[in-house]
Amino acid sequence: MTLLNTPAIRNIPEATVARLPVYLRALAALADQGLSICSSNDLASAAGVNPAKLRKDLSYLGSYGTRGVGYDIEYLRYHVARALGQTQDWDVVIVGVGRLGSALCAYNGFSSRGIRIAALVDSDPAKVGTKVGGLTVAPMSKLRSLVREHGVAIAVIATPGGAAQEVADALVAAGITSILNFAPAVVSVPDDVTVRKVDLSIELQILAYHEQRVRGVAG
Amino acid sequence: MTLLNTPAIRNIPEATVARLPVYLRALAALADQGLSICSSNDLASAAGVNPAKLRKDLSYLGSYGTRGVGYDIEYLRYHVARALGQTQDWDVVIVGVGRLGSALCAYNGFSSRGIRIAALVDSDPAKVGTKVGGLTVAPMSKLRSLVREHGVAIAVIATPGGAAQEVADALVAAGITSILNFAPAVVSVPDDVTVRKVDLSIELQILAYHEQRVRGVAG
DNA sequence: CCGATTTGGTGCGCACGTTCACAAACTCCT
DNA sequence: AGGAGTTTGTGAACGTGCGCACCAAATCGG
Repeated sequence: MTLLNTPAIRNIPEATVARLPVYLRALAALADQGLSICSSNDLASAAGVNPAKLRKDLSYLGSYGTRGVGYDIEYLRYHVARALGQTQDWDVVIVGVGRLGSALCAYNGFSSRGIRIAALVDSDPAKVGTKVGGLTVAPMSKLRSLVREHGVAIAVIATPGGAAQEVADALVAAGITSILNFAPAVVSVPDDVTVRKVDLSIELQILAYHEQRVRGVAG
Repeated sequence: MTLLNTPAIRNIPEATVARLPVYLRALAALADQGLSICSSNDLASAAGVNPAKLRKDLSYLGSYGTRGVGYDIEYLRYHVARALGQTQDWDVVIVGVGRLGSALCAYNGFSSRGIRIAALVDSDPAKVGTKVGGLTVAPMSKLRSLVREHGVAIAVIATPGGAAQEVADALVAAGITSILNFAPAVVSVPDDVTVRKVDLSIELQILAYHEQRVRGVAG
């Protein structure tokens, strides 16, 4: 009934999931320093969070520390990576090979984190067939077959805002169930599809708001 | 005592501030459709949120709607933009002119949202002096004078992770008080400096986690 | 073998954010 | 003018997440 080796993979709070990759990176940094054991204090400061929050987050995955000692870095790394699903590689398709799409292709921080860029797609005929970062840009019409062929579940939208909804519809039709949207537009998808949105100008606008606040107090 | 024209500019919840730019963009889209009035339902669906949440969010800025009628789009636009500090332009300096930094330079969604890229800085001597998007790349040594000259308060870190902390220290020393960090690293800054972090691979890892969850249920 | 110390795990109270439901206010029609 | 229909604004309930503080377990030293 209860599998001791695969504890509670379920019910990890969303806020915790968002921090797990940070912990993973902090663990990698500590390992690079030659350490093999670390306390929750060490790891928390490397990850920039409260030690209590760190321990509570890790407790959702199971009990992988040793009281009085700390955490075995490699052991914990394995289990955090496992919880995030990094025991396998995830193939990703990028739609839109403009400057941002090209920058994403060239980013070399993906492969070490279980992310593999499997295909590039663009609607511009002038871009189709060109090579970007070792991959040949395919037309939108090939989307469905590419997704099926590589078993792609995750897609990135890096198009202008006006094309985002149309692209999202095509992705859903092709069988994609997770979308990372860089386009400055709200896209609506069925309930069984997850969308995360990253908007560069919104982030700057939020910072500007805070700047304005302190300016207002100052003068 | 109470200025009726500048209501409660203070005490807007953080979650609401993060949504205001989305509302602003939705308002712009509705205006482009030739509309001059919209209900909270219209605006909420354009912004992809719950109507009740939208109304509560807007209520933090003041009462800019008319019961029984809806919101005057241009009037509301002005007041949301004002709350976000878009009555003035904000100069931004980008540190790191790699592929991501270049992509940011070329992004034309900034200028219409009160964001102006004022300067580019890079530590690579081979890049210093080259022109990217109409701006000449300056060396790190010019950072302080550039910040002072343009009155820059907001900076973007688009360097590799290893350089992020060093760059952040230099930015703080130059007088920057808001930082948008794209580098895959945790940077620590004094309490009076705001840092927002955008991490491309973390977003994909979160999506991979959710994919893994549904996969686990399926098989 | 025992106690002092270190360190992970967790229950509980607080604060924040979200949602609901309703009162207030405006328009329109008769 | 007045009532019916809309739509905003907001008080209150609910749920989630965060952080403190305490408990449990393992190590070290004598």
